[in-house]
Amino acid sequence: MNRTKRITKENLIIDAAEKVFSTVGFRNATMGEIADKIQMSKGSVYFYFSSKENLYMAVTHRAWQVLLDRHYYCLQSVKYKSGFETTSELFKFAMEFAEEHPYYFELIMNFIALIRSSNQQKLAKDKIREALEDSIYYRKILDINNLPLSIVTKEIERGQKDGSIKNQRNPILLYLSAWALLTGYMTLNASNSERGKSTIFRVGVEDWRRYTMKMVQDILNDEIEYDYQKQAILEATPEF
Amino acid sequence: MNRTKRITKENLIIDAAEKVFSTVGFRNATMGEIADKIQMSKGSVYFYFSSKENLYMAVTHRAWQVLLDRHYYCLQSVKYKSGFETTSELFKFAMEFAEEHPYYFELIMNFIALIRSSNQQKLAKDKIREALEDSIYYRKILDINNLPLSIVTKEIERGQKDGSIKNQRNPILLYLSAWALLTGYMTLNASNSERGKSTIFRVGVEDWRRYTMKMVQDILNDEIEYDYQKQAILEATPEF
Amino acid sequence: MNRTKRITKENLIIDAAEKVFSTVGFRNATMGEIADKIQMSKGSVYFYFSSKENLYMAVTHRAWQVLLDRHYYCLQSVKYKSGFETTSELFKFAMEFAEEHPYYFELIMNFIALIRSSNQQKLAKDKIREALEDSIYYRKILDINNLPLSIVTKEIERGQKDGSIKNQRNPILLYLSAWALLTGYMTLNASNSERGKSTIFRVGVEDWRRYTMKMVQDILNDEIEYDYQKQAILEATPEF
Amino acid sequence: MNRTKRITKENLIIDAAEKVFSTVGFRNATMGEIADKIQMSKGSVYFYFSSKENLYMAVTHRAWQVLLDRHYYCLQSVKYKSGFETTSELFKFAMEFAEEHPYYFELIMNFIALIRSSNQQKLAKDKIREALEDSIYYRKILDINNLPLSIVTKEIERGQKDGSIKNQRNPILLYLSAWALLTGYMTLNASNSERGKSTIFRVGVEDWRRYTMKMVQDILNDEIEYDYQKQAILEATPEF
DNA sequence: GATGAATGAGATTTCATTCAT
DNA sequence: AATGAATGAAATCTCATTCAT
Repeated sequence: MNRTKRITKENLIIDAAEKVFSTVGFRNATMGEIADKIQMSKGSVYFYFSSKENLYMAVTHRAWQVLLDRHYYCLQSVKYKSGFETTSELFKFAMEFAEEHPYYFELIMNFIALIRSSNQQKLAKDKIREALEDSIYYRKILDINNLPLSIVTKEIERGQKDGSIKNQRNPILLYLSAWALLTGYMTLNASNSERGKSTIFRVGVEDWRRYTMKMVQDILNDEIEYDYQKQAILEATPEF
Repeated sequence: MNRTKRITKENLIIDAAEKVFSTVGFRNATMGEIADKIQMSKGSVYFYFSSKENLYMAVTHRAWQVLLDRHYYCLQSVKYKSGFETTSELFKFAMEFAEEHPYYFELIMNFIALIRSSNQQKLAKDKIREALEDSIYYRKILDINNLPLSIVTKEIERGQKDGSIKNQRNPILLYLSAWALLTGYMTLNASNSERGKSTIFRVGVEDWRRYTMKMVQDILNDEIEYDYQKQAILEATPEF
Repeated sequence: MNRTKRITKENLIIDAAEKVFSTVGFRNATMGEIADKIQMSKGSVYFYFSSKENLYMAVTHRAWQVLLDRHYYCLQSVKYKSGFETTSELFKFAMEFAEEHPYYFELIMNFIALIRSSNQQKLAKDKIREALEDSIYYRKILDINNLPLSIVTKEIERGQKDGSIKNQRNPILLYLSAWALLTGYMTLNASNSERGKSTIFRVGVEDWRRYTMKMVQDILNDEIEYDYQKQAILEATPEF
Repeated sequence: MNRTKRITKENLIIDAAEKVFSTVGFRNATMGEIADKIQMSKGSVYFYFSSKENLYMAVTHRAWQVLLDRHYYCLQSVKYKSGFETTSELFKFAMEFAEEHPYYFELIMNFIALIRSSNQQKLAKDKIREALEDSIYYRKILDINNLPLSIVTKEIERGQKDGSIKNQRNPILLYLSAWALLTGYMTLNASNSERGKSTIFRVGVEDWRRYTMKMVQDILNDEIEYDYQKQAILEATPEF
C-alpha cells in the first residue's frame, strides 16, 4: 500500500474516531464502535493505530493542525495591518474555530491539561496518561503546541511597538487573558448552542459572544492607569 | 448508629472519594481503591452510597455547598457596602474558592456541562449520565445550583441602581462574563500551581491572577460608550 | 421470651417470606426485603431462622401442614361415606387447596423434586440443596410428606374393597395418576387465573377444572377391560 | 469464520450450557463454569451469546426445536392413519421426548410459565424476566411455541370428524388435558429414573408410564354420557 | 493488508451472614 | 432480643489487544 492510500485510510479512521469520541467521550468509546462506523474490522484499526490512546492523540493532533492552519491563514491575509488589527483578527478566528469545532477546542484544552499534569506529577496509577504520552502524535503535538502562543505574542509585541496596542503588559499575559476569556466562554457555553439562536440563563448567546470579543479588544486597549480607589477593595496590585 | 455517626462515616468516604476522583478521574477510579484508602470494605462503601455515580454526585454536592457557603459568608460580611463592592468581593471569594479547591471547581464545571447536555440531548448510550441523574445528590444540587447566579446578579442589579456599577448591560451577561474569566483562568492554569510561586509560559501566576481580578472589575466599570472605530474590525455590535 | 411469643414472631416472618418468595422466587428474594416487609431488622430474622434456606423450608413446611390439615378435615367430614366418595372428596379438596394456595402447591412440588434429586445424585456444587437439607424443617417435612399418600391410598383400598372403586390397580398408581393430573393442570394453568374467569388458549379455565375433576373420577371408575384394538397402537400393555 | 463454523461453535456452547443449567439450575450456573467445560474463555462465550439469559433462551429454543421436530416426524410417518391414531402417536412421541430429554421438557414448561407471567403481570423487580424477553431466541420461540398445539388440535379435529375420536369436546381442552397428564407424570417422576427400572412409592415407573398413555387414549375415547350419580359428589358439571 | 474470533484482566454490584452494641 | 453496620466472596459483563488465517 502506498503512502497516499495509507494516509487516506488513517484519515478515514480519524474521522470516525472523532465522531465517536466527541459523542461518548474517550473512556466510553470502544474501538469496536469506531471500526463499525466505517465498516472496518477492529484488527484493521489496530493496523493503523497501535492503541486507543494513539488514535485519540491522532484526533487531538488534527485539532491542533486545524487551529494552527487558521492562525497561518490569518497571518497571510492581514499582513499589512497593525498589531492590534492582526491580534484582533487572530482571536476572532480562534473564536470561530472554537465555535465551529467545539470538540477540537475541547481536545486542545485536554491536551494542555495533560502536559500540565505531566510536568507536575507522575501519578503511579495513571496508565492512560502514560499511554497517551507514548503516542507518536503526542510528540508531534508537543512540537507545535506552542506555535499559536508564539504567533500571537509576536503580533502583540508588534502592536505594542507600533502603538496600536496600548496595554504594555507582558504579551504572554495578554495572550493568556484573552485565551482564558475564550476558554471560559466555550466551557460555560458547552458548545451545544446553535450560534445566535440559543439562550443561556436568559442571555442571548450571540450577545455574549460579541461581548466576549469586545472584552478581548478591551484587554489590548487597556492602559495601565485606572481608578485605583476601586481597586483598593482587592489586595493592592500596583503593577497593573 | 445515630445520625451524627452516619454523617461522619459518609464524610469519611466522601473525603476518600474526593482524593481518588481528583487524582485519577471518575472513570479510572475504582470503588476498591476508595474503600482501601480508608480501610473499609467495598460492601461498606455501597452501604452508604448506592453506586459509584451516587458517590461522585455526593462529592460534587459538597463542592457546591462549599462554593455556596462562601457566597453567604461574603454577603454577611459586606452588607453595608455598595453593589460594586459586594460583587467584587463575591468574585474575589469565588476566585479564592477555585484556587483553594481546584477540584471542586472542576466538579462544578462538570455539573454545569452535565445539565447542559441533559437539556439538549438524550444520547442513547450514555448510561453514566443516566446513573448520575438518578442520584439523590443530583436532585439536591439541582435545587441549589442556581443560587450563586441569583445571589450575584442581585448584587449587580443593586450596584447598577446605586450607581457603583456603571455597566448597565444585562446583569446575567456580566455575571457570565466574569465567571467565564474565572473559568478560563482556572482551566488554563490547571490549578496545579502553588499560588504565587509558579510560572506559566514565563508569566507569574500571581500576576495573572491579579490581572484576572482586575478584568472582572473592568467589566463592572465598563461603560457602553467606547471607541467604535476599533470595534469595527469585528462585526458591528451596536448594543454594546 | 416465652414460647408463644416466639412462635408468633416466627409466623410473622414466615408470612413475609411467603409473600416475597412467591413474588420473586427464592433466589431473587433477599433477607433484607423480607425483614423490611415486617419492619424488622435482618439480624432479628436471623435470630429466628438460621439461614435463608431454613426460612424457605419453614414456608414449605407450612404448605405441607395446610395440605395435610385439609386431608384430615376431609376425613373427619366424610367418615360414613364409601371409599369412592371419600377419595373423590380428598381430591376435590386437594384441587381447592392448589387453587387457593398455588404457591403452596409449587412449594410442595419443589420439595418432592428436592427429595427425588437427593435420593439419586449428590451433585458436588449444589450448596443450596445441602443447606436446604440441613434445615430442621426439612426433617419435619420428611416426617409428614408421605401422609397424604397414605391417607388417600388407604381410602382407595377401602373403596376397592367396598366395591365403590372399580379400578383394581395398585392404589398408589391411582393416587399418582390423579395427583399427576392435578399437577399438570396447575402447572399449565400457572395459577394466575382468577378462578372461573380466565381463559387459556380459548378454553375456559373453569371448564378445564371440571374436566380435570371428572378425569380423576374416571380413573377411579376405570375397569380393566377396554378396547384393546386401539391400545394396540401403543406398545402392548397387557397389565392394564 | 464461516457461517457453518459459527453455528458449530454456538452449538458447542449450547451443549455445555445445557449440561450446566440442567445440573445446577439457571441461577446457580455461572458463565465461568460453562466456559470452563469447553475450555473456552468467558469472553468468548459472550462473543457468541450476549448474556446469560440469552444463552438460556438458546438452550430453550433447542428444546422447542427438538419437540417440534418430533411432531413433524410423527406427522410424516402416520399420514394415512385416522385422527385418533395420529393423535395417539403424537402423544406417544411427546412422552418419549419428555423421557429422553427431561430437561428439555422442563425448559419448555418454564417457557410456558414465562409467557404466562409476562401476559399477566409486570413485576417491577424482575430484571431476569426482562432480560429473557430481550433475547433474540425468545422471539424465535414465540414464533414456534404454538405449533405443537395447533398441530395436535388439528389432528384431534380430524379424528372428531372421521369418527375415530369420540370425545366431541373442545379439541384444545382435550389437548390441554392430555398434556397436563404428561406434565404431571414428568413432574412427579422428576425424570431421573432409568426407564423401566426405577420405582416410585413402590409403583414401577414403567407401569405408571403405560397407564398415563392409556389415560390419554381414554380422553380421546371419552363419550359425554356417563354415570351422573357419581358425578353428583362434585359440583354439577352438566356440560361434560 | 484485512479479518474477527479469542482472550483475560478488571470493574461494579449484590447479599447472606456475622457481631459489637 | 434486637439492631444494622460491616464484610467479602462471587458473579456478570466489558473491551483493548492479539494473532492465526
